[in-house]
Amino acid sequence: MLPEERGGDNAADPGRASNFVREIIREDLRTGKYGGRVHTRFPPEPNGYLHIGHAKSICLNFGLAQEFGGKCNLRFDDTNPSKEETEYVDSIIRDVHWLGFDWEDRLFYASDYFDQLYDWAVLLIERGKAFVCDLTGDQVREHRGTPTEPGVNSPWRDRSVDENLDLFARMRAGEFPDGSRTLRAKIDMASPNFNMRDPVLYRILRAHHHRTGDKWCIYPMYDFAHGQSDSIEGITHSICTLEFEDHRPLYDWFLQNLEIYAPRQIEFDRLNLTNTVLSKRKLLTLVQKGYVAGWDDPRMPTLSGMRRRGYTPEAIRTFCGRIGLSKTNGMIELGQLEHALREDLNRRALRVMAVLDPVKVIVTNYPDNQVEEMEAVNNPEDPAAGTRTVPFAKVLYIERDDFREDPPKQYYRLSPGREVRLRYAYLITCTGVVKNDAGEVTEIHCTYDPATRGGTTPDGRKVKSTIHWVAADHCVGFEARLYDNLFQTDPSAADSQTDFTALLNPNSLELRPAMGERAIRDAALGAFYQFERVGYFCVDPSSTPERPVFNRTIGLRDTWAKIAQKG
RNA sequence: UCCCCGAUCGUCUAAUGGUAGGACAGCGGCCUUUGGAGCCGUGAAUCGUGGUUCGAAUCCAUGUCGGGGAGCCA
Repeated sequence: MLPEERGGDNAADPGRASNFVREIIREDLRTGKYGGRVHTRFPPEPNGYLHIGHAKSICLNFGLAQEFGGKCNLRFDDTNPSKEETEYVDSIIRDVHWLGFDWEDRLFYASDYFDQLYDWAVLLIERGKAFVCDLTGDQVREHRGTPTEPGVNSPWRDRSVDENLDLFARMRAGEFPDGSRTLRAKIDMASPNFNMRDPVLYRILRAHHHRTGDKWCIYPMYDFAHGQSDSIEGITHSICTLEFEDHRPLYDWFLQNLEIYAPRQIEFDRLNLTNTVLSKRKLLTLVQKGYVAGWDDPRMPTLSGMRRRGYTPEAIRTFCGRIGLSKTNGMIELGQLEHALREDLNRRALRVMAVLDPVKVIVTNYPDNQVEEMEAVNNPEDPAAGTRTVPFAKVLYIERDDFREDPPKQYYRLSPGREVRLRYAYLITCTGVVKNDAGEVTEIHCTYDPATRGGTTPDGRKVKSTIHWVAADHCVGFEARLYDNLFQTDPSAADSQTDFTALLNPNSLELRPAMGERAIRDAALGAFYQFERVGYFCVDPSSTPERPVFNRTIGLRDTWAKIAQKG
C-alpha cells in the first residue's frame, strides 16, 4: 500500500469508511455464508420518538444494505404493549422516511409473529427445553443468584411436558392472573451469564396492544421475539447496540434449539453526544415537565425536533457516516454534527439579508424619496440560484453590533469617521450619531459615495468591512427564534445523581422581532436560508404570511466573536 | 466480588505483523463585496509492564482504567 492510500476510503468517501461491521459482511460475502445476501433491519420499539442516536443505527442498517445491494426492513419491536402507541409508530415511519430511507413493502411488526412465536414456544416445551414456572417475580429474582453465586432451579422446572403444555395453553386462554406464571427456558441456572439462567419467554399481561388489541394476554419477551423475528425475515446481519452483547448466547440458543435459520447478531457502540441527552426517560421528562414545547421542539435532539430546527437529512447522514463505528463507548463532540450541518447548508441555503437587532442609519446625502433596486447574489456557492434585487433608500437598519462609537482594536465595522461597505449597495462613511437621554445611539448618520453603486470601488480603494442592511420602508417584519444549547453545562459529563434539569440553559430560546429584506416573504416551509453574516434559518411550521416566524438553525462561524473574547 | 466487552492525537476514527493516516476542534497564514465560504500550513496519539518476532498499535500474559450485566423492559 502506498503511503497516500493509508487514509483509506475514509477521506475520499466518509460515508464508506472502513469499519468492523463492514469487514464482517465482506467476509461473509466472500465465504458465501448467506448465499451472497445482505439483509438488515432497523428494529425500534414504538415507545418514543426517534433521536439522533437512532439515526446512527438507521444509517448503518439501511446504508449497509444499499452499499452491498441488499435489503433493509423496518420492523417494530412491539412486544411490550404497556409502553407502545400508534403515535410513536407514525412518527418513526415519518422520521425514517425523512432521513431518506425506504423499506419498500418490508414494514413489519414483531406482533405479526405472535402466532408463530407461540408455536415455537410449544415446540420448545415438547422438546423439554421450556417449562411453566409458578414463581412470583420476587421469587424468580431470589432464585436467580448473584454475580458470584449460581442460581437455584425453580421447583417447577421438572414438570412433565404434558403438564407444561396444558398450563401454557391455559396461560394463553386467560385462566391465570397477570404475573402469576411465566414460561421459562430450561438452560442453566449456574451460567455466569444471567441471560442464560432460565430466562422468561412469556409473561401474562392483560394490556391492550396497539395492533393485536386484546387478542393476547401473554406476550413474548424481547429475547424470545427478536432473533426469531430476524430469522423469519431472513435477516443476515442483526446489528444492535453493545448492551445486547450478553444476550447473544441466548439469541443463538433459541435459533439452535428451534432448528431454524440463524442470522448473526453484531453489536456496535451507541451514539453519545456532548451537550445532549439521548435517554428516552430524560427526553420524556423535558417534554412532560414543559422544559421544551414538545417532541419536535427545535432544541430537542429528536429527528422531528432537528427537522423543525432546520437540520437537513443529508447533514445527518454525512455525520453518521463520518463518526465511524466501533465498540468503544465514545463521546462525539457536538461540533462534529454542527460542522456537517454548516457544510450542507452552505451549499444549499439561499442568501438573504435580515437585521435581528436593528439601529437606524440615515444616509444624509441620499435623495429623500429615492429607491434603488440593488442586485444581489442568491447563493455564491451555486450560480444557478441566480440573483434578486434588494431595495435601497435613505433610511436603513443595520445590526446594532455592527456599529461602535469607540471601536476596540481589530474591530473594523462602522464607527465615526470610518467607511464600510453596505453589501451590494454603497460605501458609506459615518459622520455622527444621535443619542437618547439614556445615552443610547438611536440614529447613525452617514454619507454615501454615489460612485460605489453595487459596492464596487472604481478607484480601487479597500474597506475592511462589509455589513448587511435593510431599507426601513421596504422590509418585512418577522419573529426570529434564536436557539442555543438546551444545556449550559454538559449533561453527558455529569455524574448520574445530578438532576439533569438543573443543567438546563435558561436562555436556550430567545425571541427577537426582526426585519428582513422583501425576499423572505416568499420563504417556503422546508427551504433553507442564510441570513448573511448571521446564521442559517428556516421557516417554522407556525409561520404565516401575516406573521412570519424563522428558526435559527445554527449561527455562522463567528471569527470576530473569538477575537473579541480573547481581547 | 463474578461474567462479558473495550482502550490510538483534545474528540471520533484508520492502519488486519512492515513509514501511526484522516476528520472535527485548536493554532498560524492567504484570499474575500458575508470577520461566511474556500485554500495553505502547523502542533497533537498507540494505557502500564513483561514476552513472542528481524520487526508489535496489531499476537500472548499480566496489571490498570472505562462500559455493560442479577426486568415478568427493549
